[in-house]
Order: sequence, then C-alpha cells, then structure tokens
Amino acid sequence: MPGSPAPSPKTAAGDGSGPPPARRRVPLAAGERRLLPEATVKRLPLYLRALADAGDQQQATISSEELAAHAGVNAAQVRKDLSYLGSYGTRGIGYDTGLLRQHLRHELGLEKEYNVALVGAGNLGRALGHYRGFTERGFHVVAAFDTDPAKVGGFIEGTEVFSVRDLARVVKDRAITMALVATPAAVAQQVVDSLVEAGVTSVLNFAPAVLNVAPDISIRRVDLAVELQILSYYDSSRRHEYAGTGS
Amino acid sequence: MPGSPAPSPKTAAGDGSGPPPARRRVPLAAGERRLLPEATVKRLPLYLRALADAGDQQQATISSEELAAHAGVNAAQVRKDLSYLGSYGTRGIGYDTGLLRQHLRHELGLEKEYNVALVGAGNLGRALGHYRGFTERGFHVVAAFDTDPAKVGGFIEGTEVFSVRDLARVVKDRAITMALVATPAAVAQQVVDSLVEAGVTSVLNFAPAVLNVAPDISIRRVDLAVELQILSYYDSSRRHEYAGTGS
DNA sequence: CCATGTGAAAGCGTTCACAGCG
DNA sequence: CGCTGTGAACGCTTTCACATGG
Repeated sequence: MPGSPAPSPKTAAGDGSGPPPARRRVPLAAGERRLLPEATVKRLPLYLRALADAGDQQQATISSEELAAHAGVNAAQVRKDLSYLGSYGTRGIGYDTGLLRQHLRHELGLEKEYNVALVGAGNLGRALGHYRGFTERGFHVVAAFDTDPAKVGGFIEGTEVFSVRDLARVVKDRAITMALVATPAAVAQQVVDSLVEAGVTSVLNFAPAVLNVAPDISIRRVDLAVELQILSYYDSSRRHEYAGTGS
Repeated sequence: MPGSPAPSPKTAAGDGSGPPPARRRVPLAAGERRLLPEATVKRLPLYLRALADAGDQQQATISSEELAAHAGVNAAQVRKDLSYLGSYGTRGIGYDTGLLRQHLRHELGLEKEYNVALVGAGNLGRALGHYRGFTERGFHVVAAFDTDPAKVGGFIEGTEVFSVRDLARVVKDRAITMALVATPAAVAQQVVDSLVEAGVTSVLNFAPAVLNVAPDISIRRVDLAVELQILSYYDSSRRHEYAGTGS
C-alpha cells in the first residue's frame, strides 16, 4: 500500500515545499552555523544563478536590487537572506560577485559532487538521464534502474540501466546518496523505501504520489499534473472574476 | 536580455511559489467565491488524488485524517482547506468521496479541458510530450514548437512540431491558453513574451530562468537543478550537524 | 552619499483546542 | 459519540524603514 496512513503526521512527508521539517533547537556551539530558514534556502540557488549571469558579464559587484530583479523577489528579501550567511556585502557598493558565489556554493554544499541514481527508465526517466544541467552542476547520474527486462542492460547517455533487484548492491557500490524517482505512483513508496535502506538520503520524487520517509531523509516532489491543476485554478478564477460584480 | 530588471518588483515573476500575487480586496458580490489562499490551492490537487485512490477502493466517505495521511499534511489543515470551499463534510462521518471530488474539480477549474502548447522539443520537451498524465487530466498538448529545422515537421506522440515562427498563428488557431516552456534559459523570456502576446495566460516554465510576465498571467517554475541544490543544502547540513556540539 | 544590514511591524500559514452537529 | 468546522494562538515569512558604515 503506497498511501498507508503515516504513523505520526509529523513524518517528513514529501509535500514538495518542506522537505526536512526538522529544525534543531539546541544552543549550538561556537563555529557552527544555524540552519537557514527554509524559504531562504529555496532562493539561494536563484541568487547563485543570477551571479553566474553577472559573472558572464564581467561584473565585479552586484547590488541587492539587481539580484532581486534576477530572482524575481524583493531587494529587502535578498539582503535579509544574504545576511543569514554572515553576509559579505560592502555598504555603498554591493556584493562582490566572486566572493558571494563562493559563499553560496559553500552554504548549499555544492563544493561536493553527488552520485545520483535514476529509478524508472520510462519517458520521463530517460529525459532526466539525458538532461545536461545535472552533471554541469555536480550531480552525476551514475546508475539507472528499471523493472522492464527490455530496458535492463541498456544505456542512457552512457549510464547503464540495472534491474531494480540490483538496486541495493549498485547504490552501495557506487556510493549513491541521491535519487530521482520517476516510476509509476503505485511502486514509488516501495522504491523509496529500498533506496533509503540502501543508503540514499535525498530524493527527488517525480511520481504523482506523496511519499513517507524518516525525518532524517530529504524528499522533494516535482508533480507535473499538480502544477497544471494549480494553473487551471488561477485560470478559472480569472474567468469568473468579471462575472460577479460590475464595479 | 532575459533577466531584464523588472519595472516594479511586484511583477508576477515566476518564483515557482506565487504565480498570481494579485489578491482582490473588493467586497465581492453574493454568489461570488473569494480567492483561496495560495497554500490551499497547492494542496487541493493532492486531496483530489487521495480521493481517486479512495474511490478505487469503493470508499463512500473519507475522513480528514485519511485525507491528511494521503496528502502528507495535518488533519486540521485538511479541514480548514476544505472549509474554504464551503465544505461538504458530515460531522461524525467524514466527506462523501464523490461529492468532494466533484467540488474539488469544480473549484480547480478542471471541468474545462485545456489546449496546451509545448515549446522546445529537446530531451525534456519530448519527454513532456510523451507524458500520459497530461491528457488523462484534461490537458491536451495540441502543438509543439522548436527552432531546429531538423525537428520542425516531425511529430511527438501524434503532436506536430511547428517552427516557432508560426507560434502566434498556431496558438490562436488552436485556441491554446496554456504552455510548457522547455527551451534553453537564454530564449525563455522571449518565448514567453510571444506566447502571452498570442493569447496564452498560463505558463509552466522548465527553463532555468526567472521569467517576468504581466500580473494577469500565471507562471509557475519547475527547476530541476534548483531542486537538487536544495536537497544538497539539507544533505550538507546533515553532514555538519554532528561536527559542532558533542551533546 | 549610497547600498547594506537589521530591528520592528505586518501579513500569511499552520496548528491547537474545542464548540457544534449529525 | 465521532468527526467536522472554526476562532484563537502561534510561528514563520515578507516588507518596511532607517541606522550604520565603507
């Protein structure tokens, strides 16, 4: 049963917005850095991308105003977010692009490279396997898995497709800690259970299902049908907007 | 220039969480229904899916507790969300699955079918074109677009690939109101501008860029690299967690 | 003088706790 | 009695406004 009732509602269920609700409350020692607010974490990658754009244009510094424009947020937001990192801006000038980029990469843990598993070699899975953006950013898809014997033994962009029966072994052998789940919804929960069992601690779930995992596992959901349904809501509320009042 | 500074920071920039920040403040007339909180809108599709699961199992009613388990949220949240719809539950019993499903579909505007354009027929674009989940839910990809002459004239799962030069014409002819943008980031802004110009009002953006659109256009972002970077953050904060205090 | 960094205020969203009703 | 519906409390997020400092 994929959607078995969670023992506790506080489980780190993959709701797509809050992957690790576990916030620490302990006093924390000297050099240690406190967990950032979740909303801030979601924006840091956008600032990083804005910096890449600025760096391309040989810009030595960038203002919170410019970063805000690139990230589609308020400038005060940018300053507050960056101030959580101990902030390395200069008043009257702005942020040093190179320095800030380094700090953001460090804070996001992007100095490390990650080995990633891809589970499900259907249409979406194969597209994910071909996607260049992952490797470029240090996320290496080093193994794919499927149940279909016709797909097992094949390759996706140089990555071998294994049987899911070999999942535990391959995940351990290749030191895989992240996974992309692109299976049918019906098997997604058991797949993620196997992945976690084998040592995976971060999961990006593309299956249209909410998955339950232990609180020390991060899971995020990318749900295409849900996105379209959200758009549908706003579209339809626009259509009805001028049907009520005449004012 | 894709990331041109927004004239006003209040533009409906595609930040992935808040597509239409425009909340109305007018008193609103009799039969009219107020806009739902954005956070609620994001959860309604999950409840709908939970109901589909329950319906499969011949369940006539479902409790907020059960819905919560399926959606990975708190039961009080479910009740509050559903109460915004005027709620059709029965105290002591729960919600009638069929009735609630109908109301959710109505509220989300899913009684209508949508014609969708797919822009960018690269790996990701083709995978999206093959994805079954869209048509199943009433979102019909009726045209694809690309600049590559080798792709133009081809078909993706029965959908013709047009030149982007014909975008305006085809979008109008086929009454397309939604679009999936799966182009390189560099051209995404001009693509979305053309789409909006041609009559598209809802956009799902897969390009790694923040797009600016008028406030009456809905845009949502699905950014795979950003998702992995967020996971990376929590992964690395877990690794550092036990490096500071010994307690 | 200009743009950062930040308290304080305002706005949202979530959770609690229980009244209300079938 | 059980489960919904909801005011009120709480906590997180955003925005404002301005002191601060290169």
